[in-house]
Amino acid sequence: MIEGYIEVPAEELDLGTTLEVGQTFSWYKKKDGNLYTSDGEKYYTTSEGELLVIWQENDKIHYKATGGMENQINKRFRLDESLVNIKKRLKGKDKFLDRALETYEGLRILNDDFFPCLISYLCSPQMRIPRIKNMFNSLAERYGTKVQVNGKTYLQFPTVDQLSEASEEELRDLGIGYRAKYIVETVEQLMNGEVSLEEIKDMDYREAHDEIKKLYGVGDKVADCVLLFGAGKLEAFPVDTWIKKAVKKHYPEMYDKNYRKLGDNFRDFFGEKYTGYAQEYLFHYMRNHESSE
DNA sequence: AGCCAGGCAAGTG
DNA sequence: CACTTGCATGGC
Repeated sequence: MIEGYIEVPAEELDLGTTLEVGQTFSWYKKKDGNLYTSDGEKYYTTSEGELLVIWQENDKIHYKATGGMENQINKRFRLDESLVNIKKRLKGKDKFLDRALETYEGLRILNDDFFPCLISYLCSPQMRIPRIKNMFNSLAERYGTKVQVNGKTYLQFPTVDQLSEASEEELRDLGIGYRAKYIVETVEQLMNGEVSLEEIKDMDYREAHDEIKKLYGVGDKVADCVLLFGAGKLEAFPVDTWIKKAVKKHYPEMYDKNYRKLGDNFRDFFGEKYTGYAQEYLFHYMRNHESSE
């Protein structure tokens, strides 16, 4: 296992906020017992049998990695683009977003693996975030291949192939509920080539949005989440219950019953390449500051 | 006990 | 296109 660190200013990345805001379910944190083990405030993710553990101290992101996984850090956290510059571009547009931007430092949009990201959001309808995480972990535990490093066991999310072994009944027994059918049908569509995630990645935002909605269980909102957090489409503006509240209260003139038109209003206002970032700050601020309203 | 949660598909007007 | 309904399950 290789150890090292990369220099990343705190204003460019707050690891805890970024990984725990609820955008990703692919990073595991220590829990009791061996299975989720990392150490303390460390987070890990796995891919193709390899492990990446990271933690933050001052202006450094430390890592331990196997199989060259340390090279994933740049991609996963989109470190090639400057968060400070993005926030500068968003500042001064309106007071509410300004407040959210000032409240949280280093909150980034991630670039997760597409398939795990998709399945996690298929689980999300009418669920609280901690339960989505539990469901996601249950799937990893039941269908994924564990990664063993230095005598410790780490979870790894199943491949499309592996998840195609799951029946709807099995998934319901795992507590997935009515979303079980979403997973079974979607995995089948990916297996038979009806929809290709690789192709979607190369499409522009609008085309990708139409295409990914062909998957059973993927509606407007889930489509936007998966495209934003799993496919790098920064134009996405996921409208969930929190964002809807924010829009009605703070941006009433931008509201539209039509999902795409509402998104277009914000893409025009914030700028196409910055809309996803704006959404994430608004989402986080609403959940922490206006949850009782 | 009842209500609700990062919505969705299917059905109706 | 806009609106309604049913849906699994756990936490409060």
